[in-house]
Amino acid sequence: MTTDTAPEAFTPRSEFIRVMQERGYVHQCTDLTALDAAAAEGRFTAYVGYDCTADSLHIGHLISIMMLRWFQKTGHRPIVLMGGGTTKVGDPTDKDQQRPLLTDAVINANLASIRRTFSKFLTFGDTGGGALMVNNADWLEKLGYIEFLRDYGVHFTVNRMLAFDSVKLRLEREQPLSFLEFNYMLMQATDFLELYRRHGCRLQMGGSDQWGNIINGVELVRRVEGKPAFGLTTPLLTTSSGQKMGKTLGGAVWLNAEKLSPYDYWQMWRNTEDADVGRFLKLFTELPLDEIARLEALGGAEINEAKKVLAGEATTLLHGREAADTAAAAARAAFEEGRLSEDLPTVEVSAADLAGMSHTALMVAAGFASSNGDARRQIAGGAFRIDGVKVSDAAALVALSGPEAELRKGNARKRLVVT
RNA sequence: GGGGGAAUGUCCCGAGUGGCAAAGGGGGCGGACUGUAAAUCCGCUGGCGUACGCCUUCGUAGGUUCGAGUCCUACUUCCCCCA
Repeated sequence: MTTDTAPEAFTPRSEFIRVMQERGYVHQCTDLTALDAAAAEGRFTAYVGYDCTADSLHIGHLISIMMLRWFQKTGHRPIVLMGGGTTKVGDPTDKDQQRPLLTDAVINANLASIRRTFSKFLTFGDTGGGALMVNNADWLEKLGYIEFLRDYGVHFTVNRMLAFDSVKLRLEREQPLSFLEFNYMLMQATDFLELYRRHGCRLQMGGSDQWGNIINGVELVRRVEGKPAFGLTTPLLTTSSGQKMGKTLGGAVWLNAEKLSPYDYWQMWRNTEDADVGRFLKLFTELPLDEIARLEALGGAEINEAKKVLAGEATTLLHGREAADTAAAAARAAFEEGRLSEDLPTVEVSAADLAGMSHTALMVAAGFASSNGDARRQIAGGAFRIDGVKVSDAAALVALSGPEAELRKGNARKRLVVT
């Protein structure tokens, strides 16, 4: 098995691979040269798989979504594979424990919700380069056990399966790996084969943690169909200081607007570390590379301009230009001009409620604290401001000077209270 | 089948002699410094109450004790050794 690791000296012929390389999407590829040649010949089909464990995708998925988007933009046909079937089994990769098994109803609801996000990045359609969304429950659930073993099981040796990191890790850490989970890689491999048969799909892409799973699919297509198939992975996304992305918001960075407002999404990008700006501009915007090079070169505080461009472009892709502009305007007013902005996320409190409300309660209502105790501790630490004035007495009643006021937690988190 | 270990603050790792809301890390949040950055230093990191306080937490269920994460019994899951 060939496992090139992002070869440096290589000039791609296909636009797709060229873009992938230039913008930093390539981590590993089964055979980059051959994939490039194949992609240069004409329309190609590739897929990325997503599970349905949550009702929204998060920032960790974004890199592969962008990859599919570029794939389509460069003339190819992307397939979004929803793991309605595999979600019922659970990927053992990088997990200590078995995932809770979800019901059909939940999986289907999640699937519908996730579909809306994809429609912002891809153009779906049955013709030519139109993107497809398919659910592997469609074929996995029909599979009989004997049939499965005979048709697919013969192609996998346990010897090799045991060598995969996802399995090895569990065994080394002496953590249980159920037989159910052990089968996950077989199921994922059959997905590739099925997509090859149904849609002529010859490439699976994904995060570097999926490498093992992807390899299995590639091998299966090669063995059963005797046709070349490819795998391509992206680097794991971390910030320069080694943190998970989006830590500033304390929690997952969701892509659904109902779970994370466009304003907060914009802020997340705005707070990118200096060292990450160039890399993120390449991965998460579609700005030309020379423009990115210019922005990246900005020194000192000027790099903040580049961060605003990053925030604007990334937010536009997900939530649209209007939402991005509104978020930018809100941030400008609140942070740079120091005035009240109507466009900040708001917290509504009735006048009657506000009359007897303590600072503690207001902070909880604003979503700045998870409990009264948390709010008191935060206030003791000087974290909470109303119209720029630090709140010192947790128990004191809230006294606003007008019908609206700006709430602030820490340096960067702002909300508007409206009575 | 027999013998020996292990499960801790619902983010993770991890100490714990019968008086424990429970050491220490990591992570997260906040303060200072800055540029809504990083690095650094400092503080906080179960719930309720203004407060002496009350409640809920150490795999599950019982028991001993004034008092149990700590002792006993059964069960669950995992690891190791023997067969």
